[in-house]
Amino acid sequence: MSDTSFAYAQVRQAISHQIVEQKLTGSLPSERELCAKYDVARSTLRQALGQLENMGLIYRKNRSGWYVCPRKLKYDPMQHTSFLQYTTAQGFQPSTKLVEQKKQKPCKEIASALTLDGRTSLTSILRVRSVDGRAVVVEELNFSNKHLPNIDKHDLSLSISVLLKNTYHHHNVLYDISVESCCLFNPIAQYLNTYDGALGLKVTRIVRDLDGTAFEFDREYWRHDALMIENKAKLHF
Amino acid sequence: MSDTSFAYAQVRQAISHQIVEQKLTGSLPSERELCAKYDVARSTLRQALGQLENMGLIYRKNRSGWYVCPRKLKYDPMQHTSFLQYTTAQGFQPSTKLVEQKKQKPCKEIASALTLDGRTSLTSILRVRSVDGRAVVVEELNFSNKHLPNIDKHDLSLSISVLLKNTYHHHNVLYDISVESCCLFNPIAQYLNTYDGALGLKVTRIVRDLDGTAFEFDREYWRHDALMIENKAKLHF
DNA sequence: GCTCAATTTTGGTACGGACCAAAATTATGC
DNA sequence: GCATAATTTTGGTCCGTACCAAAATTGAGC
Repeated sequence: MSDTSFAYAQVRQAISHQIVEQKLTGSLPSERELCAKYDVARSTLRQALGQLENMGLIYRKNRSGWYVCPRKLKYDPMQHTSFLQYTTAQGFQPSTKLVEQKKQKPCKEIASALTLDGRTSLTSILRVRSVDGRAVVVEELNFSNKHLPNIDKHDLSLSISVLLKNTYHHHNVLYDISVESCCLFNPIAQYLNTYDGALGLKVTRIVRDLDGTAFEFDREYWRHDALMIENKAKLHF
Repeated sequence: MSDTSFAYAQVRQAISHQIVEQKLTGSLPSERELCAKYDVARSTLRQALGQLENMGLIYRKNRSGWYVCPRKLKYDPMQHTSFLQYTTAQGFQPSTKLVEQKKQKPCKEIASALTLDGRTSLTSILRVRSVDGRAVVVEELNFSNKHLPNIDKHDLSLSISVLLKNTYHHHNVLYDISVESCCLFNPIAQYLNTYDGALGLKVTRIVRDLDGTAFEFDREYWRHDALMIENKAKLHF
């Protein structure tokens, strides 16, 4: 399947085997132990561990150790099922923590996407969502005050889709989603208990009403190893 | 925005600045030159370059050097526009190379997804697609011979959607797509002119007819830095 | 000018050592 | 028992060196 000519590839292979065969669960032995076991230098071992991390097989807790990744969460950004709903349906214990709420001016990207000038204000919230006690995504939600009057007066720690539906009567909306590979930097990396420069997946969402007027701009920063994006659609050639 | 306390973060910051300001285009100076410029060891420099690579800002050609990434291709796996079409629409020069075509038995995953037993045969093709001369994705397409009789008798280097439409009259199909972060190993890494263990994005597609019967199973291995997934949908709460 | 061999440059792999900060553990004092 | 302090373990950062294979460049010969 893959190269085994190099030391790091052999170590990677050996550990990945143990993980997929479930002979290795929970935490890995310390790096120095693994160095001794596979008879490689620490830098070589860390090269192997880094690739296993990229594969989504293991992750690290800062200065504590390496751990086998739990199974990935399946997530459909196009579906409007709530986080609570789709996580519990997959047998996870979800939790959400509202980190920050503020009213601010839009950045360039948001102003352009929501066709706002620089003076219009946004209501922004930042929240961290976890499954089984492991932080997996940082969400930054931005609502246009112009299109959603007094949105900042509501309790945004509750369900936002309910708020949009009941208060603003947005029953039908258009979604523009984009997904790309990214790096997670501080402070976002810290919220996810990972390191500055860790690998992530960035999901961007623009929400519009049926006229095409955009009123919400979201950025989601996911742990790359926590997420599998799924999507079903009917196609017409 | 991000940590600058460490040497590798400072180097990363400095180079990323130069790139986004377009003061650095084409190829980067050699690693040893950069070491001298930023006064760091080569391992530290390579840590910074690795993160810039994860950010999708730079990539490497084997033993040749580091290069600034071209802009990303926008791709909607749910849309059935052809590769030719959406690449040229974005100003890229696409090309496709059929690497291999064979008739084989399905692996476990495919047999399960297409609800085939181990004896049913698949017609599989492997192709590499490039934009502007840069290989960006390896596609492995698997067609069920049972559901698409004599598919192996056709020229599969031509447009497959046209074939499905005209010969097999599949005008409406269902798509199950999944996207996740992955590692690219040989031989796929080699087709993409990258290294064993490089970062990638894996797109899996199951195609069904309107009865829900699956007849095609595809795996796409993308360079992580070449791709931005985009998707539009109409939602109903 | 062109071809092909020799040379240099380049990144890729691998080693070893060193120091640090934070986490985890152990020992201490009450 | 329990909170607290001291100690050990752990990964995180950083350095320097060495050697190799492949790519890129240079040089020799025609």
